[in-house]
Parts: sequence; structure tokens; C-alpha cells
Amino acid sequence: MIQTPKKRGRPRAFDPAVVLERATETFLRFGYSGASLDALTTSMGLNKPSLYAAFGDKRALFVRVLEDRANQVAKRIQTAFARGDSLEGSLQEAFLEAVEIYTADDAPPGCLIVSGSSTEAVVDEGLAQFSREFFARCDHVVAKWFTERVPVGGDVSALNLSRLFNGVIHDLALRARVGESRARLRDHAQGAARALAKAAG
Amino acid sequence: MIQTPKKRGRPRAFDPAVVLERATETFLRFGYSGASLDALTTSMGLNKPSLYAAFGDKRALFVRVLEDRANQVAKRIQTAFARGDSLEGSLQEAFLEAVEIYTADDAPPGCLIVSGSSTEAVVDEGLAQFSREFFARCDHVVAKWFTERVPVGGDVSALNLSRLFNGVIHDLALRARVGESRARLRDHAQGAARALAKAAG
DNA sequence: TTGTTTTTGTTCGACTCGGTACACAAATGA
DNA sequence: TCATTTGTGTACCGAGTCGAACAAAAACAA
Repeated sequence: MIQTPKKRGRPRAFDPAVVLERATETFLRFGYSGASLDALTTSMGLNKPSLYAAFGDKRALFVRVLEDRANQVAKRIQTAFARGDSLEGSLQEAFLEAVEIYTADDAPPGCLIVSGSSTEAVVDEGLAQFSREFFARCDHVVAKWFTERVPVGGDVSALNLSRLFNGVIHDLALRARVGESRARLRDHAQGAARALAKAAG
Repeated sequence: MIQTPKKRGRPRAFDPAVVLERATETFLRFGYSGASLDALTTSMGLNKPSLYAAFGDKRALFVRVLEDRANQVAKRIQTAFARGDSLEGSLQEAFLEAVEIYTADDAPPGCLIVSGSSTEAVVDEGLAQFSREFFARCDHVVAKWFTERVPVGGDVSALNLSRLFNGVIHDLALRARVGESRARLRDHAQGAARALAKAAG
């Protein structure tokens, strides 16, 4: 399933997974509009015809990178969530994981959806829809989690808590992007976890 | 102070305040990188030499627009804040005002800092600093407000509450940009106000 | 009027944009 | 060996980019 054993023509000189990683960095650094094909091909180490043959045009490449990245990030945060041993603990683990993701040393700070896809949303309904649906999916998943742990009849609904939760994630990405320090973001993460736990209780 | 009474040469054919408003819309729609000079001059109704003479280059124009807009928005939200007659009431007024601002009919949805300046932050330290300092100023102002109304020795600090508050504002801008409905955003605003009030109490 | 000052519209230039044509290189199958 | 298949490298395309040069136009001063 990984690969049909024998391919006919000249083998490609690059590893798709690797060059997609580089493309992610470039889109993350410059945004969608700001990332030129030259910048992309240079960082990916391949030339335009190869890029076109492998991934299609610039937008198709962006969508590909975006989907991969969104799934990776969602998975990491879900895993962090599961590490917590209490409501506040889970929230804190998730927020701190977000800080790590958005301030990783080997990539520009920030989030490809918050600062990439969403910026284009007004002029590209497809990307708007992607962001919207991704947010909705995250809201839904976290709301389900809250539903199981929050007393019924509380004055804040599980969905509202969930949207607040994801809002904190988005905000951490935003603040990381403009250069807030990791220490400050971690403090924000812990404070938000405490506040949300209190609001949920 | 508005104007020196007699100017010597040919009078300008445009009202700076009006064309700056149009520039704001264009930057808001396309982002900084995505907004071409042609799009700007067309929407502003003037040609490049006039734009250059009046505002400098593209970046200077963006900074000008950004500062004006940031002050306007901050003022509107502060005013809304003051309308509230309780802690939760003030929070709700502020959040609902943010929804109105970010989904106004006469402009593209979203926020010039969240989706404009911050996207460029990685490649433009000046814009990064602007966003960072603006966030810090907002955090500080709101923290002061919380300090006066939150019981001392609470388990969530005024600064943490303040950062959470501004995070909600940022999130509303983001969600507005990707096209979430006004009704949904209003519900989010109310839920967040309730949650924050509970966390603060 | 005549000059001075400032804004205006047209046009240009050097460059970059996303995207492609085409010949060459490197692998397999017969 | 030789045809077939597939990826690579160069060179290029038209369109669009930011920015500036230039002269005409419109106001005031003398």
C-alpha cells in the first residue's frame, strides 16, 4: 500500500514528505500570498516543473500542506488532552502543547490556519470553508469531551466552553506569531486552564 | 490645528480621511501582501504619484491605516465596556461590540491586526512589534479594570483574565473572518462573557 | 500678467509573479 | 540494444509588481 513495487520511468529525486515539510515552513513564514513560487521551489529544493507534476499549482500545494498540518496539530493536542488527569490538568496539557507547537524552534512561529488560510478567507471561499469546517470540527470534539465532565444544568454550555477553549488555542497561535515569549505564553496557558476549569465547574 | 488656512499650490482632489477608509477596506480584504498598489489606488480613487506624495509607500500607508483602525476599535470596545452595569454585563457588551465591528456590512469581515499585521509579523519585525505592543496595551488596560472588581486572592489573576478576555476578542475576529454567522458569534460572545464572569468571581 | 508651488494624470522601467514548452537524463521492459 | 516512460533543468511567457520621472493643470503671490 505504501508503494507499487516497480515504477517505470526515471525515479524522482526527492522525498515528497520532506519537501512538503519545507513547503509548510515557507507558507508559514510568508503566508499564502507572500510565498512566491521561487521561494517555495528554493526551500523545497526542486524546480517548478517537478513541483507542478507532483503537487499541482500553488493553491493545490497549499491545500495539501494545510490538510496535513491541521491533522498533525489536532492529533498532538488531542494526545496532550488525554495526558491530563483532571479537567484542569487536561486543559493545561493541551494549552501547553499548543505553545510548544506554535513556538517550535525549527519553524516560524504561529499557525497555518490562523495566520495563513484565514487571512485569504475573504478572497478564497474554499479556504474560508476549510477554516470554518476545521474550527467547527474542533468545537464539536471538545464540546463532546466537556459534555461528559461538566455538571448538567450548569450556566455555561459545553459548546460555549468548547468554543472558548479553541479560542484560547487560536490566541496562543496569534500571540506566538507576533513574538510573545514562551514563558509568557506558558503563563497564559496555565491561567486560561484554571479559568476554564472554574467556569466549567 | 485642523488646517493652515491658506495653502499655496493646487488643492488636492481627495479627502485623506475618506481615501484612508477605502485603503483600510482594501487591506482588510486582501491582507498586506495580497493588496496590490493597483487595487489600492483603484479603490482609493487616486493614482500612484498622489498616493506616494500623500502617504509614502505601501508599507507606510499600511502602518497609517493600521494605527488609525486600532485606535478606533479600541475606543469602541472601551465604550461598550462602560455600557455594562455589571461584570458579566460589561464583558458581554464588549464582546457583542466586537462582533458588530468584525462583521460590519460595509467592510470585509475580520481584523486588520489579527489577519493583516500579524500574518506579516514573521517577515516584518516592525509590524510584529506593533501587534505585540498593541496586545500588551490592551492586556494592561483590561487587567487594571479586572483588578478593581475581582476579589483579592482569587485563583485566577487579573492579568490572566485580561489575556483571556482579549483572546476572546481575537477569536471573534478570526471566526468572523472565515465566515461564521453573526448569530453564532453572538452566542459565542454571550457564553464567553458568562464563563469569564464565573471564572473571575 | 508672470512666476511659484503643489497636485494631477500619463507613461515608463526594472523587476517579479505564477505557470509552461521543450529538450535532456535516468530508469524499466522487450 | 532500443523503445518507452517518467522526472529534471533551462529558458521563457505574458501579466502584474512597486516605484519614479515627467509635464500639464490648478491654485496663490507678486
